[in-house]
Amino acid sequence: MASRGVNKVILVGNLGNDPEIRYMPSGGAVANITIATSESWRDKNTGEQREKTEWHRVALFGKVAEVAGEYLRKGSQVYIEGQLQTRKWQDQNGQERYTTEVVVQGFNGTMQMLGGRQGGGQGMGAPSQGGGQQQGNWGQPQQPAAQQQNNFAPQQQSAPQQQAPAQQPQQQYNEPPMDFDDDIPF
Amino acid sequence: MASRGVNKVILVGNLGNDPEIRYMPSGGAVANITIATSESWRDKNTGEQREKTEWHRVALFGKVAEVAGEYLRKGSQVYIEGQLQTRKWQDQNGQERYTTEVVVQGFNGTMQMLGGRQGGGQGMGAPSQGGGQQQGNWGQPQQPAAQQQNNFAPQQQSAPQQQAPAQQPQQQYNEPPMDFDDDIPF
Amino acid sequence: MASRGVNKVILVGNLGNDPEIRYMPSGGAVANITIATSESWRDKNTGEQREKTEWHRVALFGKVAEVAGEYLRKGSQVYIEGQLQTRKWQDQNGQERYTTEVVVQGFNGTMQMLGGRQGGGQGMGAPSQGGGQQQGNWGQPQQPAAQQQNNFAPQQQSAPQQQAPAQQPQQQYNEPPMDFDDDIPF
Amino acid sequence: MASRGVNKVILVGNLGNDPEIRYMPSGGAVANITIATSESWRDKNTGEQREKTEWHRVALFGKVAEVAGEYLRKGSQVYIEGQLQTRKWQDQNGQERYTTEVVVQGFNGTMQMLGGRQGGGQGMGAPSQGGGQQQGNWGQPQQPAAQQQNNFAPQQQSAPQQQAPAQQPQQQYNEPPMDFDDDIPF
DNA sequence: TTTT
DNA sequence: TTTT
Repeated sequence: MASRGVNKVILVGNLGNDPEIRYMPSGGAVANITIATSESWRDKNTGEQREKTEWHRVALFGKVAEVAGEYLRKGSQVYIEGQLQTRKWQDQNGQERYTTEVVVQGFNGTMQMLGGRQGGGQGMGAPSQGGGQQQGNWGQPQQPAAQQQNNFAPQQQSAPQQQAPAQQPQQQYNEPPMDFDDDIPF
Repeated sequence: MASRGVNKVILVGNLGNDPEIRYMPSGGAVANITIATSESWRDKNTGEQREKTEWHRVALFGKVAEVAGEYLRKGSQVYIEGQLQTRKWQDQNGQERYTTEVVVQGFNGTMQMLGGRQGGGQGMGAPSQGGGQQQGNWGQPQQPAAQQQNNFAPQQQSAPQQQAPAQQPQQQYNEPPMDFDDDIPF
Repeated sequence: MASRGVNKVILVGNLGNDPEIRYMPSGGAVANITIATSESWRDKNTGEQREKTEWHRVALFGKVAEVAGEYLRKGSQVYIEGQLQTRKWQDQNGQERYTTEVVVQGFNGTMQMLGGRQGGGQGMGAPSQGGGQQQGNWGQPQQPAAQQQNNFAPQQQSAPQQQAPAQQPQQQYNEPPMDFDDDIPF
Repeated sequence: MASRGVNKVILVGNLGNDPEIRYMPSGGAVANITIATSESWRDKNTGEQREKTEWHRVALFGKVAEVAGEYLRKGSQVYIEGQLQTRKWQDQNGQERYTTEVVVQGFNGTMQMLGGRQGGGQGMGAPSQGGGQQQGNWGQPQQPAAQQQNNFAPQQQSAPQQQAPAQQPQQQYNEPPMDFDDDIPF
């Protein structure tokens, strides 16, 4: 029990897409979201305004994944606290690849929806909000946004949560990496 | 100027190797280190103690890189505050690859050496640390640990630092991705 | 269940004194420590080096309080993650007073001892730490440092921990404010 | 230059009142705001839902203070990153008192407005939004919200900012503590 | 590859 | 009151 070291990530940004929800054989939910953070500055040489957006891959597990699936949408602004985790996987050519994600799981992380009642995903990294009369980025619980058909395990999660390994169902699956959205560069 | 969103990483861990120092054409220093954080827990099924170590790739720029090169060594314990950044590069087969790093640069991050030489502990009657052999993982400034021969730009760093683009020398180089150590899996 | 908003404090510093340990009627441990963080800078006008130390009052509850009592001592370096909490109390003149503390409790916080016994530094040829006298600010578990005689509840703690109210024994006591050390200015 | 230790506070919450803006003799702006964070949980004994709100006093300096004065209003949701600082002052009876604040200053902190375009301060700790047709908690820059007549220095700020003492105008004034709002308990 |  |  316990952990040695600190591994903490804090993000505030907007979702680039609706969450993708999957369920593990154990029944536990997993939500994958991508979050944009950006910085803007005036270029010292050209004098023009510039902006750079960083995209973060976030994986939420358990209860917080269910909440994400119900309430978060493309453009939603969120606060994320989680841990860095790098997964190894094999691409179609059998080559080893690595993907780094922010994992929100158990007591090791948290997710907070921000800006309740705000209208739209015009922010930062969020393009137009497909769909006509949609008012906000959350509100009433809805049908899961991007529920997947396949129920295989999305990510191997063999680490415990900090301070409370016992209460947290461990994921023990080692499935191939899922398909990612093509419009976000990873 | 300014930034929209929050992108922050906080790590406390130990270096897996001596820092690798490089210099950009501009003369700015870059230090690459890998930091281990770990968690241990008792397996619910087998009852045995388990441990998982996460390795983090950290890139420090400028003054903080020089300090890292002088004082940090394999095994050194550090506090790191930086930002997540994912770089795209091409592997030898021309395939796109992505690497995520924690970037410490300008006012957007900080590095603190931990546990060095503080051994005092007067509350317990611990003796002063005077004595011959080197005590900790740092002490006197030294020769750079792992200075590289090649001086080309190691990472593209086109983003500004938060709130202070002007004071921070921007790296404007777009060099090919540097060779990474082959013995570190990312 | 759940929380709205984020309330997080991160400290790395050294203890100004041995921890003070108390026990609540429920048997739960409470540790009070003070942590120093400091900044130094060169005065723009006089050109001289200046330093300012900030002292933080930290209250730890439960298991983490027991660990603090066993292993931490005056001078120990620690990483603290907790929440800000302001308590109201009456001074001897019946005047309302407020004290702000960093509370570490349940899954809402963590404490990490830093720099202990890690002295390895194989990268520099540093020798092993074997040797007689106590080396650092912690080592073997010991007798509680500053155990108090009075066992009444030290602080009212009516807030739940984030995300896990059920697993964490709540302190339900509303005792008069404890006597604070007179030699610490808050 | 530099700092020893880490002193960091991260808050996400809503303003309890409009910001109070003051200007120092040097012309630098200071904004004082109070931020609510809250937690709710189900009482284990009574089974009823309970909630506890924590109020945080935040002082912003310089440019970020001006932005706060222009855009933040009672009910606004913000992300705050700053440092803990405890000030000593004398009450009307000549007694020493201490007030702990979160200080956002220079490169040592940041403020992010959240939920752009959202309508109203109904959140958490924010009562009704006085004033008829007001749409959001920010939008167009406006007249400073609660500009003070007196221009004396609000808080002594003798500490430097981390890593950049030179660029930051130091406040050198030691004025009496300002009056606080009576409707927020400190 | 670190550390305990 | 700590630490460097």
